[in-house]
Amino acid sequence: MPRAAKFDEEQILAAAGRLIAAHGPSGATIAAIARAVGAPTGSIYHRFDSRDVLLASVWLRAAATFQDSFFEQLAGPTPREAGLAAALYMAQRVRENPREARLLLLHRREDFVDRGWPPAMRRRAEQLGRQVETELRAFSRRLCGSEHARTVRIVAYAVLEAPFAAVRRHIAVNESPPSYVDVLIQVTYEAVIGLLGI
Amino acid sequence: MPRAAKFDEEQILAAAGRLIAAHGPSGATIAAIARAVGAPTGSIYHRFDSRDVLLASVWLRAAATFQDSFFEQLAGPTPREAGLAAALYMAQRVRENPREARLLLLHRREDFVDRGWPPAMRRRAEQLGRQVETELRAFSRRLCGSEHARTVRIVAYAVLEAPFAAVRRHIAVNESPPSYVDVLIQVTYEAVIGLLGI
DNA sequence: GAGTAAATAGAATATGTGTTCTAAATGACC
DNA sequence: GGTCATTTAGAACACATATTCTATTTACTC
Repeated sequence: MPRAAKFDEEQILAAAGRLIAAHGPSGATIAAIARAVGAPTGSIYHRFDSRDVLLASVWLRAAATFQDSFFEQLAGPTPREAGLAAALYMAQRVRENPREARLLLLHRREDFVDRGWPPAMRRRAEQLGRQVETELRAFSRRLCGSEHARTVRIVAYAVLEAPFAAVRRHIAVNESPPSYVDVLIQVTYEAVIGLLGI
Repeated sequence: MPRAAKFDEEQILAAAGRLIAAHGPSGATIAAIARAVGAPTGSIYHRFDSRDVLLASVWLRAAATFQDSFFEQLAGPTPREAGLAAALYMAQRVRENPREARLLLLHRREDFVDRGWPPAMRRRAEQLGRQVETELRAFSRRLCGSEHARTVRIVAYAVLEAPFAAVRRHIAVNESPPSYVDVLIQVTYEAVIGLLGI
């Protein structure tokens, strides 16, 4: 009975994602999103309750996708190799999906939403945050038998924060990370994991 | 002859800096700044031509101050030690001046200004950017005799980006970086500089 | 082809925020 | 005390942007 849909959620989320990658969250105005999709502003509201919900959805989808792949690497059979694979995967993922990288790595979660996250989505975001902590703790235990907070932070530096530091500038200037960043990531990983005395 | 000033530039810049450190650039609205200083909005415009000029001033002042101190470390007598001193200085500076750290490290330059930087201040910002490149190149030459782009990027990772990665999370949750981040910074520095074969 | 539910369309509205404008207050100097 | 430049004061204005509202269109069913 209904009229055929001309703009679906997927299209709108994708357009918003492109705008955010190009101009940051503040560039993803309802008007800009509507223009990018070729729809009037009202049609955006037919799919999403508010701009906050829309942008939160964009962030959540990207974060969940990235995290799933990343932690899949980290769960590989031999911990020490899995950690290195995950660290290197960060650079690889940035090369393969620069738009997602700009979206996730150039802005913080709280930059996405103006008035505070809608409750349901905030819960989902907290859940994703907990996943990070949980997976890092599990990896830390597998790697060196400790879940001490300091140990987990050190491990997080080796697999997440240092790799991010190595690619950050390239993301910012919108170019693919050159191959020597892999060397930086690996050298940092080996040196830092060496600290844990395995 | 004139009436005594009740609000000076310094006060206003400081208030804006506090607001940005606490809530990000978008939290530093003219109304919020005026409230923080105890002035009506008109008085802000008596000192600054526009909000863009005001926020740009805040960023420029903080960036110049930080860079001067950082590159002073980097210019120390023996390059290899100077590089380590500079890398560690990043963490120390964050401990001593967390507000400045949040201001500079949690947001990018372009997040500060809405409509584009006023020309004069953009030139100043570009000048600061060039200072970074120039000083890093000079340091790279002193350290290993090369100014090759790749070498400079590796050096930048060792003295700037990795140290930043080590403190980032602590800045974000507003706590002082614990002492083990110094270890992470040092270990990364040694390992990465070792790559250059000195 | 009439009925109808869903979707598009875009004008109208609301609101937050940067900016301007005019009046009043202040303090130094004659 | 009058004069004057500067500053405070805050209301008024402009503008961008999110949101709402009321048609209108569309495609499917009977």
